[in-house]
This record gives sequence, C-alpha cells and structure tokens, in this order.
Amino acid sequence: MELFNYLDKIYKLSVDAKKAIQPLISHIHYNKNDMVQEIGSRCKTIYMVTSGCARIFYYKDGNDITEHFAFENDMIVRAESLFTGQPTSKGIQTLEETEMIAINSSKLFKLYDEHHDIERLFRILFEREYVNSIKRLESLQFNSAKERYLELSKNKTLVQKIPLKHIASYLGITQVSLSRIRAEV
Amino acid sequence: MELFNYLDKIYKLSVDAKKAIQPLISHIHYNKNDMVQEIGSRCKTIYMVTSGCARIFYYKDGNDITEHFAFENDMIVRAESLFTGQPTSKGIQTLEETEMIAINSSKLFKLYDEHHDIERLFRILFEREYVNSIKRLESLQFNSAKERYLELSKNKTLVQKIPLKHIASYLGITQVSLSRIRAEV
DNA sequence: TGCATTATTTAACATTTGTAAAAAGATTTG
DNA sequence: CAAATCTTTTTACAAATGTTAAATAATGCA
Repeated sequence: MELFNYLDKIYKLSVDAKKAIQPLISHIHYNKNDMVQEIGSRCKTIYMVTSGCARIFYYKDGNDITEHFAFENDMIVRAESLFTGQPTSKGIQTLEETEMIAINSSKLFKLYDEHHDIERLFRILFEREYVNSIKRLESLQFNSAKERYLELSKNKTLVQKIPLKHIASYLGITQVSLSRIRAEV
Repeated sequence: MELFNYLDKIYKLSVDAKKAIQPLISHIHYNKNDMVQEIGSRCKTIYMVTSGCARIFYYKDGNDITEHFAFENDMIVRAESLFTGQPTSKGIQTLEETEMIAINSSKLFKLYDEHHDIERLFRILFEREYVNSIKRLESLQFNSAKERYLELSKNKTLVQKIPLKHIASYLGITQVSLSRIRAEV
C-alpha cells in the first residue's frame, strides 16, 4: 500500500504497527477549492497529499492569508491545534482536484503507548515540519519580498498553478506588490 | 533535582529514565555575551535556560540577525541542525550572566530506543517549540512592524534588558525603524 | 572622575510596499 | 459565442521602512 511505501523510507514500521494504523486511514477525493477543514475547528486529522495541492489559510482583518502550501507527498496539519487541542482560526482548502490520505490523529496518538515505532515515525515527521517552519521563518525575517518570491518561484509548478493572490499573502505582501516584482524580474 | 521538577510537569519520567539521563546533563555558567555554540558548528546539545537569557543569531549580508530569544525555563536549540545533523550558520550567545542546563543530544537520542518515556517527553517538548515557531511565523507574515513590537513589548523584561539592535533584527526591521516606532508609541 | 566605547535617537532623503481604482486578460458558464 | 466573473496588471499617490550620517545618551573601564 502506497502510504507505507512512502513512510517506510522515513522509518520502517513493524507489521503490527501497520495493522494498527490501517483502520485510521481513509483516502479522500476533493474537487478544486473544496474545504478540507473548516476555520474554527479543532485539528483531529493528519493529511498527506497524494496528488494535487492544498493550502492552510486564515483571515486577518478581512484579508485571506495563505500560511502554507502542500503538494504531492507533503503532510498538512494545523499544528497549533493538533498539539494543543485548541480550536484554530485556520482552515484547509484544496487548490485543485486533490487526493489526500487522512489519518485520525486522536486514535493515532492513542497508538503511541502500545507502538513505540508509530510514535517514533510521527515524531520524525513532525520534526521535519518543525525544521521547515524555521526555514520559512528565516526567509520572512530577513529576505526582501523579491528575494522571497525568487526563492519560491524555483518551484515552477507552484507559481504556475496557484493564484497569485495566494502567493502574495504567503509571501506577506499585497498582490499589487507581487505584480510589480514580477514585472521587474 | 530542579530540572526534573520542571520536566515532570510536562511528562513524568520513570526513575530508570531519570537515572539514564542524569549523566548526560551538565550545568554551565556563562558570563554576559559569552558564545555558547559557535556559528558553523553542529547542534549536539539541548540547552535549558535556568536563569539569565540567550539568543540564537546569524549573519545575513554582514548584519547580525537575532532569530530567537530564550529566558528562564526556555529550551534553546538550533533545530535545523539538531534534527538533520547538518552544520548550521547560526550561533548561540548569552545576553547576560546566564545559567544553563546542557543535555548531550547524541546520547539522549540513543536513549530513545530503551526508554520510550524519554522519547515521549522530548517529543512533547519539541512539539511545543514547533507550535511556537508557527505563532512567530504568523506574526512575521502579516503583522506590521509596529504590531510586532507592541506584541513583543508585553514582555517588559525583554525590552528592558535586551539591546534594541537585537530586538530590531528579531522583528525583521532596522534599528532606526524601531527607534521611530518607539518614538510614536 | 573622566575618557572611550557602545547604544539609541534623530534627520534627510531614497526605496519599497500599501491602497484604491481602473484597465486588461483569462476563464467559466448559460 | 458572449456576458459575467475572476485574475492579473497598471497607475497614481500615500505610508512605511531602509540608508547614511550625525547628534545624544548611557555605560564601562582606566
């Protein structure tokens, strides 16, 4: 099964552990712009994108802000809720037709006691996400908007298929400002 | 022993686990502005500040940028190195006379196999750090410099005892700009 | 104490980014 | 196909932030 092919490369689970996880997993198909998780809800699901793409977003002063993009093989969770149990003002939405694997996190976390290897695998996965968030912090903290755009646009797919308004808010600038940057380059 | 008092509140370790960790721990005293970890090194130590304060910093185009502040009871690690094994261009430096607890991370991680509870405790600790980094991301992505300063200055101690140049770079602005913001408020 | 050093503020001007509104281009749908 | 809608760019002006240099203020050390 394809999820485990992917996970095995990160940390190999025992047959037992895989059997335990299996019932927590579902495959879900979304159309373009579908809401995957509503704003204001608690995060109780860990998603892995198998095809397509999605974003985490929220509203700030009425503006739609994209905080995160996820593509094939990326994990997508609203960590500030998943790890605290608190509701979050962020939502998850697809940006095109998307296939996701959904893992029930409440049940998953319960497996941690019995299956040390499951806890380890997800510990490693989330450590990676943590490192990614630090890299992004660095870039927001001291790169100019132009630098951030150039960095991001190395990912050609992203720039091609995601509306520029989402890219602009992700970069922390307005769409007008992004248009100007694109015109210069 | 005070470290375990603190850790017990987060996740209670077995007596065995505590015994295993004990030899990996040392208490270190630093003077003001001491380098704790050099730029370019690999992060092999997890620090907990017991008194005083420290910062993570790096140079970008010759400018000294503060990425993180840590105070009493805060953990301080260069995660992008700790979890990848890669060297990092960031260093750790104290900002006043500081006491730290240092935990040898290579040895600690080896204990994870035998002591499931140690892995769990540190998993939880790092999940918290991950959530903190996301909160900071939010603020850098869509708050103005003034908003970020006002938010930060709720921590009176921080603003009082840390040089403004470090606060400015932490906020992602120049010191001149920070001075202007302070003059307005 | 007083000099030297470091930290902070201020000033003047340049550049970047924001705001609002309109224009141009692309896409969707009846 | 054409109207309607949505996306992206452009324009003009405003506000925020950067740069450089100088002026104050605070601190540390001989």
